[in-house]
Amino acid sequence: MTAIEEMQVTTKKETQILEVAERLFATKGFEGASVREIARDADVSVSMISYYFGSKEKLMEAIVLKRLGLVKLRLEHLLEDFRLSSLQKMYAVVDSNVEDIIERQYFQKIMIREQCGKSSTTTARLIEDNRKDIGELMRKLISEGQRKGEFRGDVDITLLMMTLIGTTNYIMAAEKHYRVEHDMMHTGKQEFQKFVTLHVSNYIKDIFRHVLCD
Amino acid sequence: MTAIEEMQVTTKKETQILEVAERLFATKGFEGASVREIARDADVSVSMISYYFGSKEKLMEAIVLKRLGLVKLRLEHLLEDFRLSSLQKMYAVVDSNVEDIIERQYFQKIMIREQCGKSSTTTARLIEDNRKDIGELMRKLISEGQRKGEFRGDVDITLLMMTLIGTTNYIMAAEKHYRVEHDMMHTGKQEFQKFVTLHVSNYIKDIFRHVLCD
Amino acid sequence: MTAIEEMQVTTKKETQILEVAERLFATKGFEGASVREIARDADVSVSMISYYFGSKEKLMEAIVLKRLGLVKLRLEHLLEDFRLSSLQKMYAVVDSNVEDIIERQYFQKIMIREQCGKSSTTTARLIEDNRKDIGELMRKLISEGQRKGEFRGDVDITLLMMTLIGTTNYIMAAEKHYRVEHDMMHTGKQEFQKFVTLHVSNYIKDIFRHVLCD
Amino acid sequence: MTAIEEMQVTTKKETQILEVAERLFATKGFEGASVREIARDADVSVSMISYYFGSKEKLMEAIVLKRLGLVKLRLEHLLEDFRLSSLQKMYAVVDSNVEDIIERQYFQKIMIREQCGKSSTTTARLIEDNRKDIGELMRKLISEGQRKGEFRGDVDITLLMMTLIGTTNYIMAAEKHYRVEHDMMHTGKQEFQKFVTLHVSNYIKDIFRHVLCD
DNA sequence: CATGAATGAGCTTTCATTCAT
DNA sequence: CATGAATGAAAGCTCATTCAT
Repeated sequence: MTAIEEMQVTTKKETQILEVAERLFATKGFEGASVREIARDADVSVSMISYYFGSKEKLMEAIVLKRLGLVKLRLEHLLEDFRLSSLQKMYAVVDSNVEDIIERQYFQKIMIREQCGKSSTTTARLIEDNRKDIGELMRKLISEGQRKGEFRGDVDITLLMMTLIGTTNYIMAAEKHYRVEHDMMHTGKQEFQKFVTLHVSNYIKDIFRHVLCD
Repeated sequence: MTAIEEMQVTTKKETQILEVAERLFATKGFEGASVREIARDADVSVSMISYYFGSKEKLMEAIVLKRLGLVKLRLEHLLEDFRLSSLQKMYAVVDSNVEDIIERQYFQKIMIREQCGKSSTTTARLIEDNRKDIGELMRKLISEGQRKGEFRGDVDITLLMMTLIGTTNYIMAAEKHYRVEHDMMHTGKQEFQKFVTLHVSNYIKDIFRHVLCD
Repeated sequence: MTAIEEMQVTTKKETQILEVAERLFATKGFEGASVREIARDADVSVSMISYYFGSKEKLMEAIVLKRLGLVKLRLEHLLEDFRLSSLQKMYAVVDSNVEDIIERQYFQKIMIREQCGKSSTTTARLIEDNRKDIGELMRKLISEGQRKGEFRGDVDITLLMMTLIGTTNYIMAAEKHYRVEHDMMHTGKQEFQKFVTLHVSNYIKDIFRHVLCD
Repeated sequence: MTAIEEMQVTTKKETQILEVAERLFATKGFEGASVREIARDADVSVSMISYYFGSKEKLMEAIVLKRLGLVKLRLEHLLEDFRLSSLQKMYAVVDSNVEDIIERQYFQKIMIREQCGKSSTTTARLIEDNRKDIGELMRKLISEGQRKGEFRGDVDITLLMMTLIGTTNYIMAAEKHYRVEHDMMHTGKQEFQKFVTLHVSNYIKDIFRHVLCD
């Protein structure tokens, strides 16, 4: 084992479990997906899940934790870029979110499902904390834009973000419907994603510009 | 006791089950909600559920069927109203949808969850069929508006509808976050719903007008 | 179902489970006996145990509760009999205990095992409470005997009771050894019990008389 | 480091395991104590137990073998001491047993538990063999005393030994109860053991003398 | 039309043990 | 000689459903 391989904290089997679990939690829900099924699909024995993650619940937390960290990090870096105007930053946020939601569909579905449920689980708390952090960052961006006169003074940032996330989420949740309506029933996954990313990104940017600036 | 009252009496338990099941399916997911819990909360014996509806699955279908029928019916009536302009009709669609989603939160959550899953269940088929019907009606409305010159020619109606439904759904799913951001943590349910309905409705109507007409 | 049958709070299956569980908990210990094995031997399905008793733990509690109640009740009645002298009462206590321990071997073994373990379980608490009650009653009997001049003034009642219970328990726990040493390897169960009851009872009464009166 | 020290170093972990296992088997029973817990408490890796002893079962046998050998050896030496009268030897047996049971509580609890179970295991056979040996030695002592006219002719030695072991065991099993009744709830372990040893030893010697000589 | 008793199948988790290193 | 990774088997329990009444 080389030094680099050693640095990878997650073993191969651990990664397999995480990937399969993400997919099954997304498509079947937390309770709907059984550890047996996860183990079978990940080609490991059932006991590996408890072995690596402690429990089914903790496995879920591991998935959420892994994804959420990256999102926040990227957003922070983006906002620090002083070469961009506030609107450009906002456009970058849109791009980043659209890409995320479209490329990480499984995880998005998990987020959606979690938001429907009661907020008493550890997972729910993780998500809520993340949302708070993201909200904070966005508020800063808006204030900056308003100070510079780029944005209107009476922007409801919460509503705007919810338009971005809600719309994109919904599109991916109802992917099939979207494909039917756009005559893309048999378009390959990559091509479809590329098209949607561009199409939706522009559509939402237009809305953002309208709400923020007009 | 009249014949009609008798009918209501005999179906009272059925209604209780439907209401409780809707809430539990929404907050805990289909697999997460057990028939035992539904039965307990609805104050009936567990066997009643199989007895009335055949199975847990069929109970879910009953919930979905009951709700979806009303939505389509209302939309049909609305679109036939020749006194309204196309934009006014579109506004009415927005109002109707926002109200629906905000007042029938539980059912919306069920819809959201179902859209995440695989589309092989009977329930998923019911929802898909409904969406097709609604899509058809909306396309008609758009065409009418375009013919009359009210709407632009290059409107992506699917994307627009998804903005409406996705955004509103997301707001309600993340109700807590919305309340925090708008300083409404301790606002009563009715007052909150009234405020959100108006606020969101106007916000989305503005977007619709922008996308459809500008 | 007749009125009398209805009065029986325990159903037939419930009784079967209780009996089998008592035997298995006694011979294999609480953790050593699996619900699957109990269910198999009692000729019921595994789920019946949870159905009737809630859990394996609660099943144990049900066994202990059922037995302990009777013991205390019997002792109370015995001590109220004013026709007997204090020593006669004490002899009756010995007889009663010896009989109990010899006839209800399985339950005694459960008690022995429980006393070895940590006293944090509900079962352990039940047993401790019972011991406290019994201790109270015995102290009264001794005081009475001392007041009447039948017993010596410096009797250690705790030690005496522990001799009674400890010895008898040990005899039954090591029944096989006892049989070997007394050439009763192939004596029938009933005859053996009858002999032991008499033999042990007299032996302990002699000790009691010596300790209490000499 | 000498060869002897080296031996101790290599078997240090083995000793740790034996000690922890004895405690846990005593307080939780054989099935109730898991190798994981033993390993954790003994500060070794789980695989060490199978590695050193072969299996959980063999570990139990190792504990029993180690303890039982010493008991028999001590008894043999004691009985060979021609300077003591038979009654003095018997008193020495009592002292030795009481000390053993009180100082080696954990092991005694293991013995008690084992006696409750079915006698088909290797461990049970070891214990039974030991009891046979001890019985043999005791019978010799009694015969000697009877020949010398010190003891009565009709002594039931089995019953007497069972009084000794049964009573002492029970006292330690119900230690808490004993402490409560003797106002020693907060007495230190050493002081308590010293008191009990003396108290119980004298109590049982009195009974022995009564049964053997009066 | 209604229900309590009962169950087989499945759940998550822990078990003692093995094996490659 | 020692151990972390891995696993099949079994644990206690809950599930949706059935059936006799």
